[in-house]
Amino acid sequence: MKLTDTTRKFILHWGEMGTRWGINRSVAQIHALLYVSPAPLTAEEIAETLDIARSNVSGSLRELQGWNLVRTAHLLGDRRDHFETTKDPWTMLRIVMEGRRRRELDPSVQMLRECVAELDEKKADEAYTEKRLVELLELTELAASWCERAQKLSPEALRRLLKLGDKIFKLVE
Amino acid sequence: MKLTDTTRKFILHWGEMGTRWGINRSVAQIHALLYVSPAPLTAEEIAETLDIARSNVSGSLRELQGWNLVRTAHLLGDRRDHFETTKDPWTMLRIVMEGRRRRELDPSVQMLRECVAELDEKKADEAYTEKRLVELLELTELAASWCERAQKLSPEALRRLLKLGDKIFKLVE
DNA sequence: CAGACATTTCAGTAAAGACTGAAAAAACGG
DNA sequence: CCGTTTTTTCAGTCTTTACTGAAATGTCTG
Repeated sequence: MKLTDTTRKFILHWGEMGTRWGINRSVAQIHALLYVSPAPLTAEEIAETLDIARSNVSGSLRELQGWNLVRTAHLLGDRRDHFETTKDPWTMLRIVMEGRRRRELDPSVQMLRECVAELDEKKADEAYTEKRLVELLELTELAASWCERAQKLSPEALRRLLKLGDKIFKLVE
Repeated sequence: MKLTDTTRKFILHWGEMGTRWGINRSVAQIHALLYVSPAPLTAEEIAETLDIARSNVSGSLRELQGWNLVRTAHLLGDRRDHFETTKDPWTMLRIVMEGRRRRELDPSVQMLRECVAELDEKKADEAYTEKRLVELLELTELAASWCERAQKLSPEALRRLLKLGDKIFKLVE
């Protein structure tokens, strides 16, 4: 598979953005490639196209599958795995929010609750710190619940929600 | 400055979360420390408390200032800089969203527009890729505009918005 | 079940990123 | 201005993370 200049530009940028959000560059690049590929690709093709080692592709695909962003497809008469990704950005957003919640928000909520509980017992001169953590806990819990709810929306509903922007913001101004 | 077990736990966790979101661990730890500190701290104090090099603190503080999350405060009779952070999580959220928009969303919007324009000219067999990029562009633009609008809300309004969760989600179901 | 093809594992290597300490620069007071 | 204190810069080092290629494992077919 040969990349055009434009596609290469997209893939490289996506990889770069990945690193800024804590995603491994190769993982993000593979995701970008699959996203614009009209047909599912084999690991071999991915490795050649992006010029990275076959084994690296294997691990990265596994990670993407862990995020539920990539799945295998099979062609009759070919026993190699072919990989494809979700093509709808709204579904992608939903999946990523859910993953982030599970991996980062939920553990943070738990940690903050523990910290608050510990400070509560002491009743010491830590009232200030406790107040800070309680406030942060509120925000973290709300963020987690948004992710959870978004998870349950259809892609179309999520899109409608984001497009409702102006009206929603006026509600609270 | 001596850390209690609970505070240390919070700071370490926050540092860890930072790395998962593409933030340097020391930077996130310093931010966490300032967040729970009742009074502004000098770079020296931060270095001692977290046991990291003075120069590392210097650079990390500069980065936090670049995010507008930290500013200097001065005490009469002391010419050292003292550093403090925003104490309100809602303001923090606003600031972080704005920073992410500027650094990541806006450049991505620009890149996607360029890519779409390039593919448009060709009119070639790249229709599929173009469609994918147009859809992704829509989402990225919407995300950027949400960040922009959130930026303009007061912390209280932003809090109200997030707390409106259930009602908002019902609107689009 | 043998042979071919496909995938994963893993130990070693390479690259990136973070951190340090020494030295330079800047800021301030007398 | 000079000496002192504080901050920043930067080259080198260290740590972590990512990546590779060879070998092992797994899977399918005839």
